[in-house]
This record gives sequence, C-alpha cells and structure tokens, in this order.
Amino acid sequence: MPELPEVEVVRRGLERWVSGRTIASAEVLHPRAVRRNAGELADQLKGREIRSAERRGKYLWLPLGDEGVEPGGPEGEAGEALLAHLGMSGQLLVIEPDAPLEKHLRVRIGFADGGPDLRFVDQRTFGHLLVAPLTAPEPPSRGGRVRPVPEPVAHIAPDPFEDVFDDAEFAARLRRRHTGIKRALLDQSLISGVGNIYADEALWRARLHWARPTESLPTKKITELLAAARAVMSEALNEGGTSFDSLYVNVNGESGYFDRSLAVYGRRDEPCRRCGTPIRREAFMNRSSYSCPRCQPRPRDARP
DNA sequence: CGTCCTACCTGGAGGC
DNA sequence: TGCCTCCAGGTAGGAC
Repeated sequence: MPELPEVEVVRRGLERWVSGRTIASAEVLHPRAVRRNAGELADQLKGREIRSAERRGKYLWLPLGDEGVEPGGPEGEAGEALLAHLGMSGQLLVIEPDAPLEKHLRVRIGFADGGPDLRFVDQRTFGHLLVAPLTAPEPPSRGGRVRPVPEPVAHIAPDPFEDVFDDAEFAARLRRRHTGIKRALLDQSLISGVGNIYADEALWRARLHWARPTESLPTKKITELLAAARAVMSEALNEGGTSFDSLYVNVNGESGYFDRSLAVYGRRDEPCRRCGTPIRREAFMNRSSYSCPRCQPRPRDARP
C-alpha cells in the first residue's frame, strides 16, 4: 500500500528515469485508469517533455513542457502536469518497450528516444493518471514562494516533509476537530501522506490510542505525534530507497518494504516491542487498527 | 459546513 | 477440487 515513503521512492525513480524525456505515445488499456480523461490522454501527452517529478503526500506529478502548445497562453500560465495517484496497488514501471505486457497494465507511455516505457500497472484500479493544469494550492500558505500543484491536489494539505508544513497551524486545526486522532491523521486535507500503516505506527510510537479525541490533545502530545510520523516515514524511506538502483520503479507495497521495522501493523497477537503485551487488532472504518493494549490504552472519552 | 459512511475493485487466503 | 466469504484500503461523493 503506497503511502508517502513509497510514493517518494517512485518519485525519485521517475526523476531519474523519465525526466527530460519526450513522450511519443500514450495508450490507455483500461478506461478507469484515466477517469473522465478517457480518449484524451494520448493527445494531451504526445510530443511533450517531462520536466521533473514532484510530490505532495501520496500524489505525484510530472510537469510537462509546452512543446506543441501555444506558449504563454492565458490558461497555460502555470502549465500542466501528468498527475498520478497509485491508489492501493498502483505501480509505475520503467521497462523496456519490448518487455511482455503486464497482466494489469492500464496505461503505456512510450518515448521519442526509443528508451524504456513508463507503464502504469494497477490490479485493483483505485489509482489513476490524469493531465491537469497547475494552479496555486487552495489554502494560500503565507509567506515564501508558492509551489503550483495540479488542480485536483489543490485541496490537499502539505505533507509533514514540506517546508510549507506549519506544525503550529496543524496543531491548532487538529484541536478544532471533533473526531478521533486516527481519522484526523488519515484526513488528507489536514495532513497528507499518512495512510493506515504509518498512522498505526506513529500512534504506537507516540503512545496514543486511535480513538483519542483530537480536541483534548495537548500541544506537547501533538508535537510528539508529528515527530513520530516523520521518524517512521523517513526510516521507511531510507529502507525503500536503498533497493532502488535498477531500471525499475518499485511501488509494490507487498514485497519487502519496511516490513521488518513495523511495530504494530499486521502484528496481531505478537508481542509489543516495548512491553511484550500481545498486539490487538480492532475494526476501524471498515478496516483494521493495530495497537498495544498496554502502551495505548483506550481513552474513556474515545471517539468512533 | 463538519463529520461519518459506503462504494469502488481484484485476487489471495481460508473454511467446508 | 471448487465454491463461498472475508480481507486489503485511498478517496470521491453522498447522507445527515
């Protein structure tokens, strides 16, 4: 399941293997992979150069050069980008054009240099690719230069590794919520990049139960939680980043990413690494939450 | 508006 | 062996 660290590994791979290259063709093999862009993707991409690879939270995008497009047009001020969300099972593969087609290949992008394809493979089809205009982010961050983001990303909050992420503002907004802390962590309009796995891991490190009401969290605890989230995600990134040096952009959360370092996620009935108490699994939002019953006791005023 | 819930989708695992 | 059910979960969109 790609969350921030996995998506960042992919971003680095794309920056290395596809930025600076010009797209020759794009073929859509499954309409769901491009949402409403169905027939247009090929036309939108043909002849355009990929300038770089950017990311906010779990979204990543490739800003496109204006080749073939009237420069300085009224709408093209900030340009466009090929936006990608990997969903649950999405992979972006950089792979030789003559390699056999993957079973769940959804979009195939070929390049003018005849080099490796960029292939979007996605078994569960929750991910998608889309060409979108770049625009200013929705809640205008004060001060400094504002980095344009694709339109569908405008309402997404900065992730905790961005310079524009404001810890104090996050704490204030968090306390204004009337919900449980894990719901808030998964709310991409409050903080982006955190998914079910790293939410559980960060909460365990900060010794917080997932149902703890946000409005009663002391600033100190919020600071601790943010530090835990940053630590667990950067550790995961360091592990994922090391295996990345082939002509292959790996996003598959299943195979060998960070598994050894997980403290609670998927460890039902196994001993807590801090106190030895068996890890519990609880139903939460139609999925699972893992926690230590002793280190993370359920609060009396728990939120659903 | 804020908060919560469900649908979307596929294939592997486990029960019988 | 095959059929069934459960499970994984990010996000859009709708209910309240």
